[in-house]
Amino acid sequence: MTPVARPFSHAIDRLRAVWLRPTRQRLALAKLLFDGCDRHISAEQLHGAALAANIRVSLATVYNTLHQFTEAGLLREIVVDAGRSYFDTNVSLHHHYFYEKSGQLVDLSGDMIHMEGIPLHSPDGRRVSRVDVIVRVDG
Amino acid sequence: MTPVARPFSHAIDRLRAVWLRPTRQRLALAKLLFDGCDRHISAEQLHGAALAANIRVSLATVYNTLHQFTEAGLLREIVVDAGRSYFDTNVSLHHHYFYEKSGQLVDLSGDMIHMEGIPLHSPDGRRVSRVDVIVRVDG
DNA sequence: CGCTAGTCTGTAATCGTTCTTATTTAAGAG
DNA sequence: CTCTTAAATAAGAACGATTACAGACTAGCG
Repeated sequence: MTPVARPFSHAIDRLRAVWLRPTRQRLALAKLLFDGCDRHISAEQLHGAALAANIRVSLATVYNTLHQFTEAGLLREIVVDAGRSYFDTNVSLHHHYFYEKSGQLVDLSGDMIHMEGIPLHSPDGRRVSRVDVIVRVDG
Repeated sequence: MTPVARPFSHAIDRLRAVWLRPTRQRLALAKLLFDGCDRHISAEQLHGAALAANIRVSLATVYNTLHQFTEAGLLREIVVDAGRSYFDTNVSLHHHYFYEKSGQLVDLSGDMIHMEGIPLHSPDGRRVSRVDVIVRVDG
C-alpha cells in the first residue's frame, strides 16, 4: 500500500514516469500488459492480443514498444531458446521454470532460491546488470 | 588421472563411446572442439574454423553434429540472446558471465556460486533437466 | 492553426536455424 | 575386395522471429 508498491495504477502515469509519450498504441499495449496479472508474453502473442481487443497496431510497433518498456524497466526480457524470447511484466527479483516441450514459463519466487557468491562485478570490474536463473524442465 | 577424469583423449574414442559413427566430418569437428581448451563456440564460428582448417563441411552438418554432441552429453548448449546460442565444451557444473556488448561468454566456476533451494522437480513433479545461471555484464 | 520532433505502419530485408532431397559413405556380410 | 544397406552429408530452399527502412501520421507546443 505504500506508493512504491503500486506506484502507477494507470497506464498513462507509467508512461509519463519513464518519459515515453503516451501515444494511442503505447497506451493500449500498456493496458494489455499491466492489468495486474503477471504475464510472460512474446511479441507475437501481444500483437495477437491487441488485434483480438480491436486495437490496430503493427507488429513492428509491438516490438519497438516492448523494447522501450524493457529499457525503461517496466518489463524484463527472458531468453529461453534460440529464437524465442518472452517479456515478463513482473520486474521484481525472481526466477523461472521453463518447460522445454510446451515453451511455458512459470515464476519461481525470488526468495525460494538463495544464491551466495554471485559477483556484483565481472572479472574485469564491470557492473553486473542482472542475473538470470532458468530452471529447465523436460516435460 | 582416474579413467573418468580424462576418459577419451582421442576424438574417435569419444564418438565411439556415444555411439556416433566416426565419419570424416564428425571426427574433424570433434578434433576442433575437444583440443583440451574450454570453448564457447557458435555453429557459424565452428563452420568458419573448419573451413579455415581446410575441412570441407556444410553448415547443416555442423548444426547436426553440434546437436548430436549436445544430446550425447559431449557439449552443453547455452542460449544468451534471442537468435544466438553457443556450445560449451565444458560440460561440468559451472555458470557464465555474458558480456552483452561483445557477445563474449566467460566461465564462472561452479563452486563460486552456492545455490540453495533449487528444486529438483517442477511444481507438477517433472524432472529438472538443468539449471542455467547467466550473469549479465553491461559493457 | 501550424510546426516539428517523435512515433507508427507496412513491407522488405536479415539473421540464425531447420528442412528437404539427392548423393555419398561407413561398415558389416559374403 | 565387392556388395549391400542404413546412416550421414551437401547444398540450398524454407522458415520464423526480429530488425530496418521510408514515408505517413500525431502529440505537444507556441
